[in-house]
Amino acid sequence: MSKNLKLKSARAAKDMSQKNIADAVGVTRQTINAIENGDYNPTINLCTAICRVLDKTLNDIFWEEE
Amino acid sequence: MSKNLKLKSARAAKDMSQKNIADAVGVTRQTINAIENGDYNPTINLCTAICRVLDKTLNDIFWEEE
DNA sequence: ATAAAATGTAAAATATAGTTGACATATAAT
DNA sequence: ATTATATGTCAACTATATTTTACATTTTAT
Repeated sequence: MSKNLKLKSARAAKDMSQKNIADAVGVTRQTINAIENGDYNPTINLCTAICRVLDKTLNDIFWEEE
Repeated sequence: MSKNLKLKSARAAKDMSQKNIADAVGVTRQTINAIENGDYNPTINLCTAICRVLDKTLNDIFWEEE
């Protein structure tokens, strides 16, 4: 998997740290870090929670065209 | 979790059975059935694969407004 | 220059996504 | 009526998402 820069930049736009997001959605900082670095494959519920915190949709953060 | 009727209807629109989708994305029929019935929380990679088979996006099938 | 906060990463443990096999019911076709 | 296909569900298993603890490096603030 490749890095999720959309997540990283949406997070920056809200001026939140990985830990801020992690706390807001109820996972650990390492989980957010791993998602940003493309180290794994989160569940849809977690993706949705992250999107809600960032005022984004699934397509905004987790969809790649084609 | 609640039923995923968007998935069910997108599948119907393509005239595919649960098993057809399962084979196309490389999981078992039970997994697709469980997702449609809201029995669990699939990974984003699986959701993405399902969307591609159905010519839909994540927002179409897995996003609920607000 | 130093301290504090943020990030990258790793190993061992736990929770849960996804498999396998099986059976039962419902529809659709012959 | 009977056969075949599609769906719902369950229990036991395996694979992997996520946690916990820990340490190292980078970035930001003082």
